[in-house]
Amino acid sequence: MNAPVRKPKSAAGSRSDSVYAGLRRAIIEQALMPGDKLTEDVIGERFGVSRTIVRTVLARLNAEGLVDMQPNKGATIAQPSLSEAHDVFETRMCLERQVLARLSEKVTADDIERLQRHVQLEIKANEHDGPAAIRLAGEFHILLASLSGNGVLARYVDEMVSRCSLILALYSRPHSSDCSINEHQQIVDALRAGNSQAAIDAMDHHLKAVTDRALLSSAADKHRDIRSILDRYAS
Amino acid sequence: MNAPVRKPKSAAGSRSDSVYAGLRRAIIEQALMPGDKLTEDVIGERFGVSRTIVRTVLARLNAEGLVDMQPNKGATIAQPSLSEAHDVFETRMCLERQVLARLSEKVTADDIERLQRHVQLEIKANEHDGPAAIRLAGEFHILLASLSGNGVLARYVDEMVSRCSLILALYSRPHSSDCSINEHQQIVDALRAGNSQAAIDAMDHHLKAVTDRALLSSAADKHRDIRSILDRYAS
DNA sequence: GTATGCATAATTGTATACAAAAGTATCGTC
DNA sequence: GACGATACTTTTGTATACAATTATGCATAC
Repeated sequence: MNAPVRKPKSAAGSRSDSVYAGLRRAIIEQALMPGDKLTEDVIGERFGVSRTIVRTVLARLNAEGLVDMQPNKGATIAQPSLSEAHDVFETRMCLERQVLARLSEKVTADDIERLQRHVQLEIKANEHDGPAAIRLAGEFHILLASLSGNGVLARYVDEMVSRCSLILALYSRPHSSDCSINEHQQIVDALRAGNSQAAIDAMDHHLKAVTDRALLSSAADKHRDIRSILDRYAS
Repeated sequence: MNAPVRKPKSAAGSRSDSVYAGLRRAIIEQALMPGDKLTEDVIGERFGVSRTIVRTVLARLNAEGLVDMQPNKGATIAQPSLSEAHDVFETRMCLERQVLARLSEKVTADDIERLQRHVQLEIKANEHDGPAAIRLAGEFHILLASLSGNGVLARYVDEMVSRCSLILALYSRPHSSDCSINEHQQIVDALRAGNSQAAIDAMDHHLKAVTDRALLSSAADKHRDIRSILDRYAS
C-alpha cells in the first residue's frame, strides 16, 4: 500500500525537465561520449531554451556525476577515473544488496510479474542490439530499487547505474551490454522463490561480473593516464 | 597511494560556493528550521549576490534534499516526512556499515589519532552546548566516511548526515545532540583495536540509538526573523 | 464574523545584456 | 618553419529586465 511514486518535482519548471531528460538519455545511451564538450549556447539552441535553463540542467547533471564542470571552462561529459569507477561499483553493490534485502521481505506477486515482463523486454531488445538494450539493462536495476519502497535508496541506485554507463563507455568495448540478461533472470527467480539469501547472492555475483566485464577487460586500451605515460618517458 | 582528495569543484564559481556554504551551515546548525521560506531576493540581498546565484544554490540544496522547491511557489527548508526519515536512516546505516568495513581494513595510526582528536573536540564543545556541538557530531561521521577513501560513499554519507539534521530538528527535542559522544568513542576504540566486527556493531548500535532518539517528540515553533539569522551566516 | 472578488504587491520563471575569461587566428621576428 | 605577442572571437559568469504566477489586503455581501 505504498503511496503513488511521486516524482521529485525537480526544482525548476517543466521547461528544464525536458532538457534534463534529453541530455541524460543522450549520455546514458552513449550518444554523447565522455569528454564531449557541452557548450551552453549550442544546447540552448537545439532545445529552444535560453542559457539560463541549460545552466541549471548542467549543474544538476554535474551534481549527479554525469558532467564535469570547470570554472570558466564549461561543461563536458564526465570521464570517471579508474579509481572513481571502483568507488562507484563498490557503492552500487552496497546499495543494491540493501535493495534485495528489503525486496525479499516485501515483494508481491505483482512486482515479480513486472520484473519478469521487463526481462522479456530486455531479451527482445537484445536481438537487434541498439542503444535501447543498454538503457533497459540499467532500468532493470532501477526498477528493482523503486520496488524496494525506499525512495532515498532508489535515487542513489539510479545515480550509480547512470554513472556506470559512463564507465562502460570509457573502459569497456563499445556498446557491450553491461548486464547479462541471464543473471537478471536468476535474480527474479530467486525473488519468486522467496529465497532472500539466493537473491542477494545472485545480485552480488551479477555485479561482480559486471565490474569484471567493465574494468578488467580493457583497462589499458582506452584509458590512458597522461601522467603515467609521461613517467615512462621522463627517465 | 591514493590521489590527493580533490574537492568536487562544484560547478559554479566561488561566488556561489560561499552562499551555499552559508546556507548549508545555517540549516545544519538548525538556525534555519524546516518549513522556513527561502525567498530569493532576501537571500541574495543578505549575501550580496543576484538571484541568479541564489537560484543555483537553492537548486543544489534541493538536489541534496535539504530544500523543498515547488514550481512558482519557491523554496523552503525541507520537512522530511516520517517515512522519508526512516528511508534516510536505513540508507545511512547501510552506507556507514560499508564505511566501517572499509576502514577496519585500511585504517592507519594517523587516522585513529585524527578521529580521537575529533572526539576530544566534541567533548569540549558539548560543555557549552551550542550549535557547534550539533555540527561536530555530524562531522565525526563525515570524517569517518572521508577516511574510508571512497569518495562516492563519502558524498552520500555527507548527504545523509545533513538530512538527519533536518529530521532531528523536526522530530526531536530542540538542539538535542543526535550523537552520544560515548558511542563515537566506542567506534574509535574498536577501530584502534583492529576489531572489524566490533566496529561495525558499534556503529550499528549507535545509529539505532540515534534513530530512536530522533523520532521521539515534536518540535516547538518560534517566530524568528529570517533576515537576522542570515546576517549571522552571510560573512 | 466569515466568506467572496478584485486590485495590488511580491515572488518566481526565463530571456537577455554585458563584463571577464579563455580560446583562436594573424602576423612579425628570428 | 618555430616561437611569441597582439587582436579578435567565442564562451562563461553574473546581473538585470520583464512577463507570468501567486500571495496579500481591502472592500463588500451575506
